[in-house]
Amino acid sequence: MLNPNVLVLKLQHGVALTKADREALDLSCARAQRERHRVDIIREGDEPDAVHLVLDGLACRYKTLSSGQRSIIAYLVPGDFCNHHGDVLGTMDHSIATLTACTIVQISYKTIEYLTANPRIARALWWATLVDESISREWLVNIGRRPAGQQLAHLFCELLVRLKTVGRAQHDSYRMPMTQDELGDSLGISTVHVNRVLQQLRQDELITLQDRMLQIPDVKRLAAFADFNPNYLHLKNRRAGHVAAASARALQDSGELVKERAVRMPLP
Amino acid sequence: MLNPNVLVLKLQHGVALTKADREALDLSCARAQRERHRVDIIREGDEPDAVHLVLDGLACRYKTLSSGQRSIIAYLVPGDFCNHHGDVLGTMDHSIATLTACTIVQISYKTIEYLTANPRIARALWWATLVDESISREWLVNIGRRPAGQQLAHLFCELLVRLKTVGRAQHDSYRMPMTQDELGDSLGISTVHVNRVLQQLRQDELITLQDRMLQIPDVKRLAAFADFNPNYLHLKNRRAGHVAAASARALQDSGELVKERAVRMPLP
DNA sequence: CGAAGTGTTGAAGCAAATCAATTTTCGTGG
DNA sequence: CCACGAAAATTGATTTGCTTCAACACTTCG
Repeated sequence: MLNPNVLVLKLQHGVALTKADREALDLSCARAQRERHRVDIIREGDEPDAVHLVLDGLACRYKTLSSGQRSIIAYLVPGDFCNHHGDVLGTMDHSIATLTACTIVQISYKTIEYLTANPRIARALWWATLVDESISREWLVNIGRRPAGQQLAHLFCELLVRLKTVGRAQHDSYRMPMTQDELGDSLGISTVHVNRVLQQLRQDELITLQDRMLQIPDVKRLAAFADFNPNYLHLKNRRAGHVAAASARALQDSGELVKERAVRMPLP
Repeated sequence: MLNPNVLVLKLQHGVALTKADREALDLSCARAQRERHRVDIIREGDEPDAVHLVLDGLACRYKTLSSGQRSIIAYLVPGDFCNHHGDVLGTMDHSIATLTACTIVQISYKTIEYLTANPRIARALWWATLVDESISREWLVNIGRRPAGQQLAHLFCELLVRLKTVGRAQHDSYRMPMTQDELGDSLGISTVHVNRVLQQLRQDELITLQDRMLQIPDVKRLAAFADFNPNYLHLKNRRAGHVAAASARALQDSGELVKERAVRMPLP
């Protein structure tokens, strides 16, 4: 198990948790498994008998079209659930695969039931599900309406924020292990075009990309270029008290990004 | 209020409900309001103080880019919730607007709390949320990977199934009130292109479209063309006992469409 | 050291965007 | 009921972002 627990780190951005809550969540992540690079965790048509959670590494949701083409629907970073729907939906309508070696923990429905008897935890898991849905919606906008360069920039901004909330990114850089092929399958553009657009982003000094490390010289500038507004990630809890939270807040507070209204302060 | 209650009609496709459950849901839809054509129900940045539900008409979720462009993220048909997240997320990250005149009911958080004390209803609402998320994911695939003609065809298939489950479509046709402009904003393509692609679909006799009525001469053929597989709508409850359910089942059973595995039969 | 995977480059072609004009439909009030 | 204006649909011409195909270079690693 990892310390600090990424699930706790993440959920604290949605709901204020007590020490006991955190310990309960932490405990339920005890029996993690290591998964290899590029393997399916769950396949379309499966009926998983436990909730899977990514503790380390990068995974993705994807669907395969009848043409054989792959469409990557979401990235799963540490703290993200693979199948938060439990047994309500029955069969999976898509697959989950690792993109790097991953640490995955399976949490039985029994344990989930026990955890969600606690209303704060129930609310936190509900929050996590809703944020995932919100991310899908933002991806729809991204893919539907933005040109390739801005799509990539937007994705990079999103990952910066999401990885920071779980302590997996520095203030302006993080490890970005996806291949250009995988980026293309995420944004619905060809590998060749990903390559060319990345070069353009580098030439414009919006990013640097070396040895799989993505560095963003001027986060505000990249965010402005991508029309990135982190509201949709709903990181509203400022009391999380972790470095990650502070960084996320810094980004959120950075003038240009927040357009709508002040982020709500939770109860003391 | 409408008879039969569309919310009940819809939820029965996810979870088997008792007569008492149905009556409770029905009651909570009592005080509906009529909304005009093309008005915002909820705006980005709002913090709604009740859950809004569409009982009649067609609405959409949308986001506005900084360029002023609109991106339609979802269609809301009768039985769909505008803001199922309650107060967990706080501010709305997108807006909801009517596309036709609509009947909308507001259900207070108090009432939702009361309803979800019932585990079957809680599960049904959870199911509805998860299906919405699943639809977003399928839209991502659609927009990301399919050419315009198939995108439109896929959307038409989805709406046929969704409208049938709430008794708002005949076996092969329904009222399709969206303008070509709105269709374009949903799929990320220009109005002009929507127009040309629709003509092609008509010429290929995949659809007929007259006076806002969409008719599909051969549903299987259109579904095959669009690579449409209704699994992602998770309509698993075959006991709903309504005409709508029967039609949806017929489509689901139609050989080509179901690729994965049999739909799970609920308990008797 | 070789093989496989990943990244890079060039050339040609196409799906879709854009711009601009025209026709048709629809809503509304006279 | 018709006339009018606005909204929606349609068409043509031109441009472009992106795809496709193909070849090649670099990296990684057994």
